[in-house]
Amino acid sequence: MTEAGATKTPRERYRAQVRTEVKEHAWEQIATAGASALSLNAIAKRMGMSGPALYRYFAGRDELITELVTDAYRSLAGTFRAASGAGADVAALGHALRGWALEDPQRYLLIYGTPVPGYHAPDDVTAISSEIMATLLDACAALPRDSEDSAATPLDAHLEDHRDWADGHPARPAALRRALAFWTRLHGVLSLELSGHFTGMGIDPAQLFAAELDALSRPD
Amino acid sequence: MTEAGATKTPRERYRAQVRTEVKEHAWEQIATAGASALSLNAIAKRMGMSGPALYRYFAGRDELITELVTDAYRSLAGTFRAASGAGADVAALGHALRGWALEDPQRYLLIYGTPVPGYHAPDDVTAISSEIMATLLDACAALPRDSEDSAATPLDAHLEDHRDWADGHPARPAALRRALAFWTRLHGVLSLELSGHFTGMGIDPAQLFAAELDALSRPD
DNA sequence: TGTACATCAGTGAACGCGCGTTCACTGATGTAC
DNA sequence: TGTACATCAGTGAACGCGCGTTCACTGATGTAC
Repeated sequence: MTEAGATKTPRERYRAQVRTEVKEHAWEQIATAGASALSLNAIAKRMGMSGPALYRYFAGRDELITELVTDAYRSLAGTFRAASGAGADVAALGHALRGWALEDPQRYLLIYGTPVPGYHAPDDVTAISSEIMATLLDACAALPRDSEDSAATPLDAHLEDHRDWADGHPARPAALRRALAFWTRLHGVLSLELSGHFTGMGIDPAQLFAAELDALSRPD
Repeated sequence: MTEAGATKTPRERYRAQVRTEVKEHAWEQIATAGASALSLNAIAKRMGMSGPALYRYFAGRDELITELVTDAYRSLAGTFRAASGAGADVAALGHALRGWALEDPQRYLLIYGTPVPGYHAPDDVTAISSEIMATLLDACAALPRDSEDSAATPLDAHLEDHRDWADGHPARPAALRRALAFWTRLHGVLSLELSGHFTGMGIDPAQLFAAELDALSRPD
């Protein structure tokens, strides 16, 4: 993060510690009132400091949010990396995703929910989400092959033309298709679950999620 | 809405007109800055009136939001009703849903996006979303039957136990399953599309949506 | 048709709040000799 | 080990802003006789 391999001075240690403490309070606040209600002053007050003090640690509100978003992406990437450590397994990635999302719903929603108005994600995240995608593509490519290619769909053709996002990953069209389905379908269930859209219905989102993941894990 | 069949006095007409004008400005504002930035004062200013004037028409900010949410649900229910008019067709409902969502993304996100912190939906909407669900279930029940019931899944068992949400609709388990998949899968694509998560990837969300809808429209 | 009264839309001032951010300043911590 | 200086964390006051909401009031619109 800071100088590579540099020994940290006590002041650097202290700075880093306060920064993470600020971020922890920020997450708590987001969990309570949503990302759009993030307030530097409120964080400072809860830390027992006066508002302007935080400007020693963050250039402003936007930089804080940027840090939180980047941290969230990094955390998800790490979770995926860990989950796929013992062999690329779509089901394992799915369960890891759900666990990660439920562990801190607002962190998930900060990335995949309705975007914070007027805020644009930093460039760092594209690299991180590329890594996430690569892990997912590995797992999809490792799936047993479909019962003889099951005829190229119109979507396959389109994906062949636009596979920049796969970042050079040598995956079959079917794997690309499945990775996207993994992403959109699981997000569909998770997003509705986290937004509380199942609560009134008596349905257990876990079962829905499991069913979708099951369909994704086995050949067509 | 007002007295059933009552002739409207000029004043009632005027009130109704101003109310809808306020709501129109509210939608514009939501489209620009998101639902959490909705401000009565800002709306009043843009209408050329002073802030407190709006309290003649709405009890407060919360009532305005409630109205907007209810209107959004009603609008979607109407769209579904119209789309299924000429026979219940899953594909038609899917296209109607996407058209409705793209017509006003923030209206879609107000309902299905990250919930506005501290706001809870009114009771009216449960009736409306029941109607929406019923339309969808009709369409799913009308689909050609699967190749001999394809073995009851664990999800089927769970759905049998919790079909209150289906509101007494006499649908086969497979139809319940499909209705939920319709909802979660299409929401997955739409939500990511509206949040701009495909823009950097060069993928056409319409094709993804079409592929998912296609899979939903044909037997397993 | 005209007058007296009630209704109600809209205004402007005010209250209290919290926000992001700047600035000059104090006091503690670290560094150099 | 001690002194002189630089660095930097944190404070408090201040600026300007917009918010939701209340209140007493003006002026226009409708109603009753």
